[in-house]
Amino acid sequence: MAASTVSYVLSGKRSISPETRDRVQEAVRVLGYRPNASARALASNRSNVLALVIPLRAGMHVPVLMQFATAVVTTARRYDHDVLLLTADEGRSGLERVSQSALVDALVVMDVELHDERVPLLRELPMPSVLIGVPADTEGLTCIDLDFFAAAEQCVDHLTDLGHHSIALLGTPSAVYARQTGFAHRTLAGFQAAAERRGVMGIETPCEPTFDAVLGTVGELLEAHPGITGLVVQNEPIIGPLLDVLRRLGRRVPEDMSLMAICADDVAERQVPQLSSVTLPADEIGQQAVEALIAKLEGHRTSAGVTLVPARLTARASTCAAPEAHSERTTA
Amino acid sequence: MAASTVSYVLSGKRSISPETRDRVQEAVRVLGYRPNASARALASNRSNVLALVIPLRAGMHVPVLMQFATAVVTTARRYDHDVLLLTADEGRSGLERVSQSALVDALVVMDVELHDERVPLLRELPMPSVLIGVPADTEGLTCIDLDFFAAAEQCVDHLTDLGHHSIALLGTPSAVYARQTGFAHRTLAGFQAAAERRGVMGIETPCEPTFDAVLGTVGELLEAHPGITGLVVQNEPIIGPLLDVLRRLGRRVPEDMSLMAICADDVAERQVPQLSSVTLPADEIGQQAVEALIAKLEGHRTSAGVTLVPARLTARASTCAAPEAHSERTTA
DNA sequence: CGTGGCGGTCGAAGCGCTTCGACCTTGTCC
DNA sequence: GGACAAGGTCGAAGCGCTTCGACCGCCACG
Repeated sequence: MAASTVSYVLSGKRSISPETRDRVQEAVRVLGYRPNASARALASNRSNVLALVIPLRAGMHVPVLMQFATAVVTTARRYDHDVLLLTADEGRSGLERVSQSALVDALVVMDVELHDERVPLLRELPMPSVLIGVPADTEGLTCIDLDFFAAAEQCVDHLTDLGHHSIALLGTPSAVYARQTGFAHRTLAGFQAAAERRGVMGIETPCEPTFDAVLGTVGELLEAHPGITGLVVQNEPIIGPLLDVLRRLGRRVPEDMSLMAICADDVAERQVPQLSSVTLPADEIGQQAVEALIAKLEGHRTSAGVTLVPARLTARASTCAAPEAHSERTTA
Repeated sequence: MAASTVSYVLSGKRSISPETRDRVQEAVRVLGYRPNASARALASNRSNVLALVIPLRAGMHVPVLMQFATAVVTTARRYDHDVLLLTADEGRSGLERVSQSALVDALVVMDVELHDERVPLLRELPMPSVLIGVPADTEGLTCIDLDFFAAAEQCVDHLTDLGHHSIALLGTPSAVYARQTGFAHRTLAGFQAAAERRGVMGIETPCEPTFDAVLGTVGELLEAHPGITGLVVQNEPIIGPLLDVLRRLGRRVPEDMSLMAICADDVAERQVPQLSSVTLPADEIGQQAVEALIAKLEGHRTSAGVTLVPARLTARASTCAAPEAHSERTTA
């Protein structure tokens, strides 16, 4: 029994007679044989490892990042790959290191800025990569993300349909805008476009993730624009505090203030009242990212370019008809 | 110039003349040469990769886990290692896979239960490992964790010193106790021991991380034991809601209710009022874990066994003398 | 019955490094 | 001045796999 035969049994790259295959598999089982990953990688020029780049930047909400990461790892395992974790602004040099040393076969890059310094590098590297997020110039890149523009539009449309004509976007911390993070910008653009299209007043403000900041931001917002009756939130950690702040300010949700969130469904459903939301399907996005990478690795000349996961809105208990509309109806 | 010479320059395992060294380094720089990781691993029997096992179990607070993970990655990089991410209860089989295939050199295992099924496996694996957390039987293991027993004791002592004699531990979600997670159990034990030693009444209750659960749990707690004036919280995500609940229940912090947390310092300082706390130094623990692993890899016959990071209490604005003591003092 | 083709197996040649022992040079000491 | 040691460098032998081309025996067809 030649070593090569065993190799072919394990990889399935050549046809093997059933008897031989069984004999090999039995022996593998009995001996508890595991191919040496380095030898395999050296000979085959494939490490079966993906790099996952998570820059832990200020203002990013960790549980969401972790949800992406988990989806990436889980999916990678399904395609027989492992995941190397890159963080902490090793940034460019980290990418160069792991790719040029052939430690990994491909890269998943998260938390992408509009003008991300890593993007030019990704174009040069002799290695497939997928971005979770969309930079300004997507030439030659494969990107996947939620369609945040549409997400914001749908929120505005939903509120406008309910009769609200003065609504605000309570966005991410300002640091996230400052560094021009893609998803925050696209949400903002969608919000503005939809507000204009529908002819409603749209105010935007960033918001830091502390109780006091929420209290201050929302307080000022409602003082400056008392007519606001609809809120769109893209900022998971402030959701809890926000509900408290509104309560404290005497605004009932949804009677006095309709509230929409762009967040994971379980987060929306965990609140009281349950929030109408556009879902952020981290699982789905992480999975698709890995699948796109695997396809690239297998040489499928498929779908480069940007894949935007369609926004899906679920109306729950935190939105209702605008107060004016409501009172009109009751007085009618 | 022999390849071996280059290898010796890069590894420093043999002395090289300064001229040769410079010449090699210059060439490496100019050519942008990077050693192939697989070839290196195959020849040297060292992959320079550590596995980090993060089972994302119910009730674990993700940001804290991520803080550990970041510390591990950062420290690993300082020792020229990378980190492979293992999650999603690949559990035992994942450990076997990466170690037997020599994908990694060593293992960091987080979120350890008292009777963790992975522990026997770790003893058998031909590969060093470090646990972040402490199981019941530590024979042959290297563990590192905060001294949660002492942490709880210090909280009780601090409150008792302030004159509180009826205090409660608001613990982790019950799922965490149910699976006998080490840190939760040791905190509980420390709390009970200290309460007994100091002769104060100590009540414990788990708490789920939702606003309603906090409201319910704390409501029932204070109804059943109205005399409680001190609270110890080991459950990061409920800290925000808890402050709101206490406000809603008309208990001022710290005047009516002293509050201690076991959590990261930045979390304690971000609250209003800032919380007296025993710090959970995830950075330090993650770093020490990696350093212990590296030491093992280098064959230092050092410190097996359990390393408990001493608990450090910082008094901030959320604790003060017990109401009775206070009134006694003011009436005196 | 002879021949061509094909499915199945094998041997050997690397993959790109590390490491060992050998070798050469130079300096040092008697 | 010669022998020896130490310091530097080199060549070759692997590390454990994958993969290529060759080979062998079998069946089907002419």
